[in-house]
Formats: sequence, C-alpha cells, structure tokens
Amino acid sequence: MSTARGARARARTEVTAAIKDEARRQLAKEGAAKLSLRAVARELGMVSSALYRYFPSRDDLLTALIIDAYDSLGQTAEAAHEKVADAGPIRRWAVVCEAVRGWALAHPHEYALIYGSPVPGYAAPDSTVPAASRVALLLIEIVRDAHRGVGVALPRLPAELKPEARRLGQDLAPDLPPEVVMAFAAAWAQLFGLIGFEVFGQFNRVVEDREAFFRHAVAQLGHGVGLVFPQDTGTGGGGSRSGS
Amino acid sequence: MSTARGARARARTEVTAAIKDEARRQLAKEGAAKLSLRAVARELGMVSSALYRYFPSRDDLLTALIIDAYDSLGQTAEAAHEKVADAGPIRRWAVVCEAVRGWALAHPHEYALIYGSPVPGYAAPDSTVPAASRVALLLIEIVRDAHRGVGVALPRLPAELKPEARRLGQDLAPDLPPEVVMAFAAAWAQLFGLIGFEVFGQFNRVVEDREAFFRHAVAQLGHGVGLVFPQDTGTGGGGSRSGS
DNA sequence: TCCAAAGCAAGAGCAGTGCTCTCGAATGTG
DNA sequence: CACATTCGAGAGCACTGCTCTTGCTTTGGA
Repeated sequence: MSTARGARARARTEVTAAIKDEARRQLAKEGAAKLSLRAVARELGMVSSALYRYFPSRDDLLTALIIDAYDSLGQTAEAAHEKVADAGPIRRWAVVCEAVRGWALAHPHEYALIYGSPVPGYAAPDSTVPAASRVALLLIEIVRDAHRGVGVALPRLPAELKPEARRLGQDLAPDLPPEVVMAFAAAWAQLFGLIGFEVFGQFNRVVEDREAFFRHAVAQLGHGVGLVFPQDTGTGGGGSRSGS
Repeated sequence: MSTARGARARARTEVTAAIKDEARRQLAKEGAAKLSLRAVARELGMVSSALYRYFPSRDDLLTALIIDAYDSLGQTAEAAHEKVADAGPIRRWAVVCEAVRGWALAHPHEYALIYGSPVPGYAAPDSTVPAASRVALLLIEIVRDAHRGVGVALPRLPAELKPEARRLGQDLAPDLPPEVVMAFAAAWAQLFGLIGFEVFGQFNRVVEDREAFFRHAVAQLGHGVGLVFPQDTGTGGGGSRSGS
C-alpha cells in the first residue's frame, strides 16, 4: 500500500530530500547568498526547471532549510540536555548554552541563516515558529525547574515593565515571577549575542580563549535569571573591589 | 589649486560620492543582497562598466558602505554621549546603548550589513577596524570613568580566564581590573544580541514594549560591568523572592 | 484492460546579474 | 601643440531565478 501507491510519492519524497541535502551542502560550503538552484539541479543531474516541481521558488527551498536548521539546533540542544537532566539548574543551563554554541560554530552558515540578518524581503513564515522555539522552551524549562525549588533575589522590575512581563509570562511560564520572565527574555537574546559575535568574527583579535570566556559569560547569564549553586543564596561568589 | 588641479579629481570624488549615495539608498530600501551595480549605474544615468572605474568590484563598494555605516553608528553614539557627558556612568551607559539601538532600528539594513551575517566569502578588511571600534571604545570609556571613582563588587574571575583578561585589558584599559574587562566584553556582545534580536524580528510576538524592555535590560547590563547608582554599593536595587 | 488525467523532466527563452575588454573621446601635462 | 592618461560607452561572457511549452511516464478510474 504505502509502497504501491507510493511508487511515485516515495520517489517524490526521495527527490525532495536529495534536493535539500545538496542545497544544505552548498549552504554549508558557500553560504545562503550563493545557494543556486541551477547549481543544485546540476549536481543532481537534472535540469533547473525540474526543480520547481518540488520547491516553487528559491525562497521556499530556503524556508525548508531554515526549519531544518532550527530543528537540528533544537535537537542538538535537547540531546545535550538529556545527558545532564538530573544535574542542577546551573549545570543544565550551561550545558544547553554550550551545545547551542557548539552547533553554531559547527554550522556557521546555517546559524547565519536563522540568527543572522534575514534574507531581504523575506519574512519567515509561521511554519518556522515551532522549530524556532525549541531552544528557548528548553532554556525556560530549566529556569522554571530552578525556581520551583529555591527562589532567588532578582532586581525589582520597573513599573512600566510589569504588564509586559505579566503578558509574556502567561504564554510562557505562568508560574514564574515577572522579574524572572523578563530576565530570561533578555538572557535569551544576550546568549545569541555572545554566540553571534563569535561566529561572525566580531571577537577576532579581541577574545582569544573563547571557550573559557563563553563558560564564564554563560554562568553570569544564568545568575541573571536566578540560577544559583545549591549552597548559594545571593548573587553568586565572592567579589573583588576595584577603584581607588 | 584644489579647484584647478581638481577639475578632474573633484569630478571623481563627486561621482564616487554619488555612487555611494545611490548605493546606500538601494541598500536601505532593499538590503545588501539586492544591491545591484547595474541598478546603481542605471539610476545615475551611466553604464555599468563605467562604475568599475570607481569601485573595482561590488565587494569594494560594500566595504565602503560598511565603513560608512560603522562611522555613522559611531558618530550617532558619540553625539548622544556628548549631551550627557556630565551625567553619571549609568545614565551615560544607557544613553549610548539607546542611541545604538535607535540607529539600528532606523537603519536595519545597514545594521545587518555590519552586525548581521557577513557576506559569504567576504572577510572584512583591516580598514574597517577603526570605524568598527568606535562604539566599543566609547562604552569602555564610560566603564573606566565609573571605576576610576568608586569600585564595585563583581564576581570573581575563574582562574582559567585570568590570562585572557590580563591580555585583553592591556590593549583596552590597563587601569581596569580583569573582572571588569571580561564583564565588559560579554556585555558588549550581549548588547548587540538584544538589538539584533529586535532588528531581525526575533522578538516578534514575544516582546511588545521594546523600549521599556531594552531600558531595563541595558540597566542590568550596566550593573554587570559595575556601573551603579551613586547611592548604591551592592548589586543594585531591592529584590523579590520567588519559589515555594 | 484501456484511456484520460495527472505528474514529471527537458529544453528554450526572458530578464536580470557581476565583470572584462575594446574603442573612441575628453582631459590634463610636458 | 603633442603626448599620455583617464574616462564613458558598448559589446560580450558566464551566470542567476523563473516561466512556458513539449513530450513522456505513471497513476487511478471506467
């Protein structure tokens, strides 16, 4: 049945997959801007017009690759998290962040595709939303678990942000106090600021020991959303004083 | 002199400027990927090949636009800072950050050009470095001023990061303690994470009140590098406790 | 089983791109 | 004035995304 009626359908999904694979290969090698339908078709031994039976336009192919990239990143992050699911929140947080960084460094062009400048005139369709949310959902799950246990002091929210935090918290994590929700949203964006600067070369000749730097920055980020070592109660570690 | 010998030279700089202006216009409207040499030439009433007398390739034109964008952003930030040069560090920090955000939102395509994914196969030449550093230098100047006065407690640096911080601090701000140097590097990247997420649409349907959110996040960022309100001594503001 | 319908690959073609080369004409310098 | 340099224009190459038409093959219903 699935083979009989699928003789054609199966061929279709196979060709579709082959196209995406070859496109992904070109994407990884040359980047999104140099992804050429004709080159993909050429490599697959077919003519360019035949490709339009599978993807109505170049942008549609890109959209498919975007979703795949989000899913690949999400899966990588989730897999890394699985292995330390029993550890404390700071460790889980750090492991997930480092997995995201690792994926980004291993797939810079795909990272650029999803977190870099959007292709001009291109608006990500809603179909990308679920895949795109995976990392964020994973991270906020960790934060929720952490706050289910011990609470932690966070800076008070300005009055102007209260409604925003309440609204955002309802969709995302109703059990989290507004301070944490806002802090998380910021940390979420800031995490990709750290990663983006590294992937896009902004740290060249600036930061050398990227691993150590990232580890430290991510730990601080974790503190910012209220993740603390079990024995901690305040804002983390001893301090040093500077100034005259 | 400048008019006599410049009859040709002046025409050249004028045409060069006209090309950049038109290119910038197309960049602002359609984005870098759709910037077409032929379209620029067409709009200027000349033939495309003539344009190669002024810019040897499309990438060279883009490089010129990149430097201009960095300079435009740097100047905007510096101008905003001038007006509050006498204020306290937190205010100066916030004003500069908000100026950067404002510029990014007003010039999204130019922002994408300099802080988004780099054009594939394109490596920013060293000539862009000075212009690119302006914002960072401005921000660290604020941090230095702040730490020249009162010091503030920052989390201790892990041992593995000490050498990195020392090295980076030598080039950047020898008078700053290593903790602050590292915290600043992170805050610098994180700032552009916040702005990038907003400009590139990652906050769509997530964060609504962008101004308030950014103000709050940036204040936290400032605290992270040791900027405090004069009356403050610790890690800022009262806290609220969450959890069961 | 046969036949119309649908799916598909191939080719030609259009409008556009970056870039190169050549050829006159304008312009600055001795 | 004469020479050399600079510049604009045009033709042309190789490439792109995309459309349309022409046949062939597979599919599903009578």
